[in-house]
Amino acid sequence: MPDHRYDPNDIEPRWQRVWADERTWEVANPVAGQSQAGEEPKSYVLEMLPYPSGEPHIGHLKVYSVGDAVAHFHRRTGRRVLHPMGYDAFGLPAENHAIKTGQHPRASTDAAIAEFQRQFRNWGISIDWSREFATCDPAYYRWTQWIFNELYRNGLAYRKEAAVKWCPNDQTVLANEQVIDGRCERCGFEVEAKQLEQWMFRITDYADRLLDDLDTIEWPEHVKTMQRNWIGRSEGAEVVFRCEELGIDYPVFTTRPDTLFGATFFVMAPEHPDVERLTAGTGNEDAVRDYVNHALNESNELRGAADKTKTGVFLGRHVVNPVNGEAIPMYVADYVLMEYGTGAIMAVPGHDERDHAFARAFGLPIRRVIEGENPDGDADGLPYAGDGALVNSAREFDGLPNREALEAIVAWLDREGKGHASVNYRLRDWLLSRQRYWGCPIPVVHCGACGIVPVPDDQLPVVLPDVSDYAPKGRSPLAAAEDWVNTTCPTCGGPALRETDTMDTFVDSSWYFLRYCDARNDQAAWDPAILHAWMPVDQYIGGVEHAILHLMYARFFCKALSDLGHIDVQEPFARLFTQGMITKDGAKMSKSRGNVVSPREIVERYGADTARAYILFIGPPDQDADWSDEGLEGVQRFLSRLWRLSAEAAERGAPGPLAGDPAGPDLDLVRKAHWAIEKVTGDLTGRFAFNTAIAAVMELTNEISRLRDDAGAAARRFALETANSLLFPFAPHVAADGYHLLTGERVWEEPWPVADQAYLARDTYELVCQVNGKVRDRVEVAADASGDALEAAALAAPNVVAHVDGHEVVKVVVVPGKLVNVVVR
RNA sequence: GUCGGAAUGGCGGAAUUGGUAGACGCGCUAGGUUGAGGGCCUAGUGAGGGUUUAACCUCAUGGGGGUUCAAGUCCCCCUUCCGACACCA
Repeated sequence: MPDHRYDPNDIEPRWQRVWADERTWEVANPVAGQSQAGEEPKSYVLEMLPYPSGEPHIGHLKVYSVGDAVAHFHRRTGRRVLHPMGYDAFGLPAENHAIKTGQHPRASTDAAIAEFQRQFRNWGISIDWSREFATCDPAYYRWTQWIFNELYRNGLAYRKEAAVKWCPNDQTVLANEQVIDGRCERCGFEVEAKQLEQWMFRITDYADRLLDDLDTIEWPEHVKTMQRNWIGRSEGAEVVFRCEELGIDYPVFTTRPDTLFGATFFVMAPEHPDVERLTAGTGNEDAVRDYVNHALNESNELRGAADKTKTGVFLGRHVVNPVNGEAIPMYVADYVLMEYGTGAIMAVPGHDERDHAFARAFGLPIRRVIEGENPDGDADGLPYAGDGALVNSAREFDGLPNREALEAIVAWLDREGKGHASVNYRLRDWLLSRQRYWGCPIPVVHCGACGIVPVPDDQLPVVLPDVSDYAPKGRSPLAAAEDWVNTTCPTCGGPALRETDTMDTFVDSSWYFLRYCDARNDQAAWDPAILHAWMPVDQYIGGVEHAILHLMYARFFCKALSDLGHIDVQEPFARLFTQGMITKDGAKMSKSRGNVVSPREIVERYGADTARAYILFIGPPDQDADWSDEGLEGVQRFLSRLWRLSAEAAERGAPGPLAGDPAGPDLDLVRKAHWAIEKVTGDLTGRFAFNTAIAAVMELTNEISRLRDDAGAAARRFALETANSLLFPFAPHVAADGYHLLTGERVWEEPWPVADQAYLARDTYELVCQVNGKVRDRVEVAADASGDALEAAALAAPNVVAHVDGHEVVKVVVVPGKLVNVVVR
């Protein structure tokens, strides 16, 4: 027998070439007018698109190993699978690299994309490459701009002055994630707040639908919870407090209108536009101005510290509490946020912890208006946030349970025109402007005569111009491209200036899954009929770090585009799977820690099959897992053994077909094969139990190896074919090779094996015999034995007899197929 | 602080519905093959007790209570770790 050595460096490129040459994983789109009837059901399997930077890391290997296993399983169980790939190619890292080196971001991005492609092909991921694109391709962002126009035309994109984070040294606006501890991540300067006109998407219009439709999708519960918290719907009331001195009404939002009689002061956010005007002429101007300036310059982290002592300044004005006519003092304090509610609150120190702390610091009155226990034993038991009957309120409300009082008070406010029931959200509109170069240009011109004019659809794309200097200078680097900036107004033909801000890269990734469906369409973003055929994504897979932003934005786009009649799905991702992180030595991999595992090195050394199968075998894919080279080698041993067994069997030539009724070792082996089919199929059907599925193939392989000399050639060959067939989704090259050696066939063209129930059923089984819940014996019984027979068999088992002896049998519990429990006293 | 998730041998993990705890892999031990090493093959491997070998017994799923004939699994309390949000009125 010649030496059979498993050599992934031979096997893997060979099959990769076949798949590339034959374009095995490409799927055609449905053709208009042709009936879809009788066709196999579709399955759209998608992993979150990668941001190409440098080369892929181990997290990429994991997400695509998981997705590819799903895609292969779906294909072989009779579905038409769309499994595309692209690149989220606009973004800051490439731009920062350009600032440092002067290299065009396009160049470094293209280089990274080429490396990602090369490695994805080396990993043998079954991608439909005919649909590939990068979000920085003009042929793609042309349609990003079209979507922007559609949203703008329908009032879902608008301009608004908004506070942004500004680095005074780099002279640029920063993204939130570029601000670390209130400082610019690049130069360390303290970040300032700055008011700028910014483009926004009106995602808040969709708050309720984004919340309600979570019930219609199969996502991990914790991701839904995070989205619900992020949307932050709270029910309450808007109550109007009037400043008589200036004749201005100030509505506030409260979830506790039942505590309205306990409001003893009123607080505004430092950003509130009326602060200055309110203070004018009170003598408090300087103190208030100092406080506001200080508050505005303080970092969010510092300002938001929960244990921070309350600060604030009296505005010198009063507002009237609408329920009792009481004039209460107005303060400005940084614990009130301009972004939430109306930027002003009624303060109820008796029943709100924060208001209580403020009142204590400023010596303001604290009034109890809800009865309640005093669990902390504080002198007055305040603040008390629980339920109870109203006290110290109006006669008509005192004594009412507070939840009833809440409704009664809101009804009263409504009648008096001083307030109404109201719903408030934590979710804010999506600020999409970035004063950055490497992003999708916002397709708008500013015309002196016509104002803001979107670039007409037939003039798209607005192509990102080349510039020589990417360094930020207080405005977008695009402003320096004068030939580009100076243009004519599409409406009046007069001179106009292009918008120089670019879009947040989350815009690019909010619709890429739609483009995959019809990626080469140059007449439209997509053909609605084709989109209808593929959407929604049946299985979306990615990191939980995108649980909020990306997934919320994509859902919003879907709903908006659906309202505008462009698509007919409400939710983009019917099922979501979030994979856990791979750590090394218990810690997140990072260059600074020096614990990075490079997929390229691993694949070069062990082969893609070993790397992929190991990552799936290491543990449940939704959990974090620690990388171990020893574990990796264990998986390679397994692949190597299965391949060697396959090669040896193939060499011996084809045996005859499996005899009708295998017996002895043949039967054992055939049974084990059917058991493995059942197990792997179950583990992949609606579950992601790759680790136990691979373990089942290992068990089958162990059995083949164990019975190598006892079982007949036909049974062995059947078991080997089955093992390779089942292994294919996890280690496609070696499984394809083993299967081909054995059968001459292509395993990916074979239907998924189906377990023969006749081989799963056993004539007898081992009955567990317990006495008082403890296992005392095991006896072999007939599969169809009656309950009485099982009870008799158990009571006759030697070690049961020994334990029952001298006791009275009180009860016998019989669970057919499992056990008998004899209860004795 | 609030909301989630988790805790099982020396290690990663399995146990899908309350029904044999520890599948599979790593590691380790012994033996075989080999000039040696590696590789490969075989057997063993939760802890403790027990016998000549067996049998067998006790304990064991972070800790404590409970429900049940039966609990890793269900309920209550506690500890630890991880994640998200964090003055959201």
